[in-house]
Amino acid sequence: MSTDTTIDHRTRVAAERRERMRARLIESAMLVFAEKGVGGSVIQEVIAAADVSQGTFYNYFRTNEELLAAVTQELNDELLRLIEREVGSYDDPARRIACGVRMFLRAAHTYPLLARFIAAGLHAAGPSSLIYAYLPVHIEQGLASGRFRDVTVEVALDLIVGTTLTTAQRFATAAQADASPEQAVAAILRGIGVSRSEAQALLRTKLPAIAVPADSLLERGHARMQNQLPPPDSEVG
Amino acid sequence: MSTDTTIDHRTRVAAERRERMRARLIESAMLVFAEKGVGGSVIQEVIAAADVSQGTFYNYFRTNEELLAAVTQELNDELLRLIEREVGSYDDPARRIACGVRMFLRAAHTYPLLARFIAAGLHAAGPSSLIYAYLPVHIEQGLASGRFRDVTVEVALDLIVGTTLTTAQRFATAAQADASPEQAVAAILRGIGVSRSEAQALLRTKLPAIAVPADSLLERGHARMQNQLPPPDSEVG
Amino acid sequence: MSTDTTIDHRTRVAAERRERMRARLIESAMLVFAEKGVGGSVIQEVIAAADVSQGTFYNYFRTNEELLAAVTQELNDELLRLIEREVGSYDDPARRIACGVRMFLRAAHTYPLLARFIAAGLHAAGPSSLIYAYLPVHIEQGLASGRFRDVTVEVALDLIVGTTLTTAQRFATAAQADASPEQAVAAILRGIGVSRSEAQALLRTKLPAIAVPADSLLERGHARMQNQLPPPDSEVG
Amino acid sequence: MSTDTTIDHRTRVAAERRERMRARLIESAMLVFAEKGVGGSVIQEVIAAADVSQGTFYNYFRTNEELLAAVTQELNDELLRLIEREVGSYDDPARRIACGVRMFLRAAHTYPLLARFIAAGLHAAGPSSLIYAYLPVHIEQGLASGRFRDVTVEVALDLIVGTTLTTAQRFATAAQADASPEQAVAAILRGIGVSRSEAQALLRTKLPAIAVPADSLLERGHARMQNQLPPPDSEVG
DNA sequence: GATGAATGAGGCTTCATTCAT
DNA sequence: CATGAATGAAGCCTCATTCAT
Repeated sequence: MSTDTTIDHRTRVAAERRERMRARLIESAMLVFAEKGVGGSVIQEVIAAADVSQGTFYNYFRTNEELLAAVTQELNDELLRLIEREVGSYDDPARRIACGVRMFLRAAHTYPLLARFIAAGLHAAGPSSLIYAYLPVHIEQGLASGRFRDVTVEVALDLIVGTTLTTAQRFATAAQADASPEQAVAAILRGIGVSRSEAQALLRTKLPAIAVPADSLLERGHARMQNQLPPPDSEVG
Repeated sequence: MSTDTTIDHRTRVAAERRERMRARLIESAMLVFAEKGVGGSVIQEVIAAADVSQGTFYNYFRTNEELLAAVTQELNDELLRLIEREVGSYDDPARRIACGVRMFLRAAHTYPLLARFIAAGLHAAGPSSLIYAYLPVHIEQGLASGRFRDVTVEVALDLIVGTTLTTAQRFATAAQADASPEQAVAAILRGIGVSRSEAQALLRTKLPAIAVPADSLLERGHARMQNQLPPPDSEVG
Repeated sequence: MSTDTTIDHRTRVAAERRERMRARLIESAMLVFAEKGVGGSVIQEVIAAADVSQGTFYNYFRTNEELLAAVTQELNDELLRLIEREVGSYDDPARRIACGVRMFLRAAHTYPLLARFIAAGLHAAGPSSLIYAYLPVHIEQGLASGRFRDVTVEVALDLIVGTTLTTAQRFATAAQADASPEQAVAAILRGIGVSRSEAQALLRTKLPAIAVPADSLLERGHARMQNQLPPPDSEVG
Repeated sequence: MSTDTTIDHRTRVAAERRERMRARLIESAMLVFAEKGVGGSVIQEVIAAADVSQGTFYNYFRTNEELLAAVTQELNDELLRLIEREVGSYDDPARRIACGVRMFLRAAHTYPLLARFIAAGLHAAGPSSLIYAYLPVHIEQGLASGRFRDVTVEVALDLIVGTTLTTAQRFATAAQADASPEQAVAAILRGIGVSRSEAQALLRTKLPAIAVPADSLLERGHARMQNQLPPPDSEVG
């Protein structure tokens, strides 16, 4: 085996290991944030949840905020990209938003971890979130095509985001989990100028099954939360 | 002067002093929370802002949470009672909600301190807030009278509260302060089933001037924030 | 008792307590520096030696360096002022330096703590030391009056300070303590241009007994080092 | 090619590589010590300066102290051996010391790195230094031959070493670099009993040009400090 | 009731050292 | 022999809380 190949191999293996460790820390951090909120002493809990040493943590994240930002972005991006991939092909902006919000709320319902994370740090979904990359485009198209009316982009954003997150929050705290999000979505649609009947019609469309990959952050965190699994890769002697 | 009278006098004076000190601490805490968020090192900042000693603080509040709860409740109650006093006399539940939300958003606009406090601890407005005492009643009446439709009380609550708080948050962060909240209120109304034209009509009603007392928490905090005033009662030698 | 008197009293008592605690910390720090050197983890040892909590330490010194500076200055000032008070009255600059260096070396011999402190942080005696306030004046006067010659102020300073500190260091490390410093002082004097015979003569003058106050830093530290005394003011239950 | 030869060759090449790596680490360490002092976080800086991995470092040095000792000894030995080779041939012990100290101070002046290293860890030049192998011999010979007088070996050592190092230190910190060391050397000579006129005469002798090899530690470190050179042997891809 | 020095648990961060690759 | 991720002991520092005055 040539030296070059060896070095390449080493480099690749090392990079992969690094990536796995980073994912492991982010996964653990998501669980902790969901449980303890975004303030306060997180690092100790995270390293316990990830079963790594203090030093290792600091090889990946320097501060609390850096960690929170990483989790938020990773989680957001993952979910929003999934949703956008589904609804992006629809012609009707109203249908895109209707289905997108429904999918988001369904995810928050399916994965209590997500709902709790939202409830813990509502404002963490800052302007870096992909939501502010995707949503305004849909809104603008809806306004241009006359599907939406009587709102500015800002008002529509506040209405959609505020209502959706507050509803998701309810899933985290409310005792009954029977909440069907369709009513909330209908209200949102009416708010941005869709007629009652059309709003109803949009909600009757079958929602495509959201395909959350088994190795996604959401699934892995969910599995760990449910089963009290140890962190991955941890060899038990 | 009889002994009884003296004791009464003393007791009364002492109680007044206690009340003033408590108000001073809450006022300072509001400023600190608005600036630093609900997490983090609060007490030290609060006692510095109130210019009292550490020990004194603990004569009034036992913990962080107790303090936050006191500020939240005091601020909420004060503002919501003011609003409720105005709108409570209206016959039309839709008008009550329309004007109430407008007044709230106007206050958040007039008092950046309030907007920042909301942005800092959005979730602090927990279920103990008077909002959950007042709003559901109006919603139920609106549903019963047919003013609202196609929503449950929960959906209406999430829509109104989520949108209102998100809009208020925008005031704290957005550069432009031109935000006219009327559009947001119209969208909310449409969302809960009010027709477009009626929503427009409701927003054309003149908003009663909200009468925030000069000695209210909001006014005192606002004045201090603007003028960098020292805490009240501080005698300068 | 009037309020004013009470407040005055309280203030005074508090200030005195603060001063005592500061002295206690500096005293402990001197012992630790002498033993462990000026680098490395000092704070933990100091608080142990002073028998106070970590928090208390940070009420008085923010960093390692601040502490070292305080100890160095306090010790230096104390000793050098004592010496200067004695020799300052002499007419002859050569005698001032001869006796001053002898007194310094005698102190380093009498108080091994001092010698060790010097050995631990030779360079700690930075330019803020009083030595650079007193010595140059004497040197200049000696040059002006013709007592010294063939040297600049800088060269004389380096010769005196370098030789004195190196000799003091020897006391800290050498097994035999018989070192009589007079030979070193004579060599210094010759180096700065005093003739052999006059150097000898200067060393025959009787050295005034240095009067180190019993409550001086040097004496207190010495006593504690010798007797393994606990820190002062510590009440034993 | 015989197997033996191959093995020999491999062994020799390996030994040479080892030696180069060791030199590289020591060179980097010298720069770091000169800049950061002998306390504090050294290893991380050294491996960064040498551009090697953590693990590699521990193939060569086990601890901090081992590294410092290696640098100190290497540097000292190199310089003192150079000086001793020059002055060792002189008959007159006074001339040996006069020229030796002059050469040392000239080196400290030429190589600020050396001056800083001395200033950083003055006491690092412990008793293992070659100075304590060479100097006492010269002093004893000078005393025996009557060139020096009125001093013991210890006093002469303290005077010479203390003054020389303090003067060298001045080069590291003083703004003006004009310092001509000859005055200091004259003062040292007078201190150990050489007459004024002879001291002057000794300083008028031309100083042999010190021949610091281009591949010496001092030269390599100096070059790197001046030119911000990367460590040697680093292949750039 | 007010004060502020003292406390110490608890979190944060570094860095020398190890070890599998 | 080189690499660099992982380790965890050890230090640093803050800050909520207590308590003698």
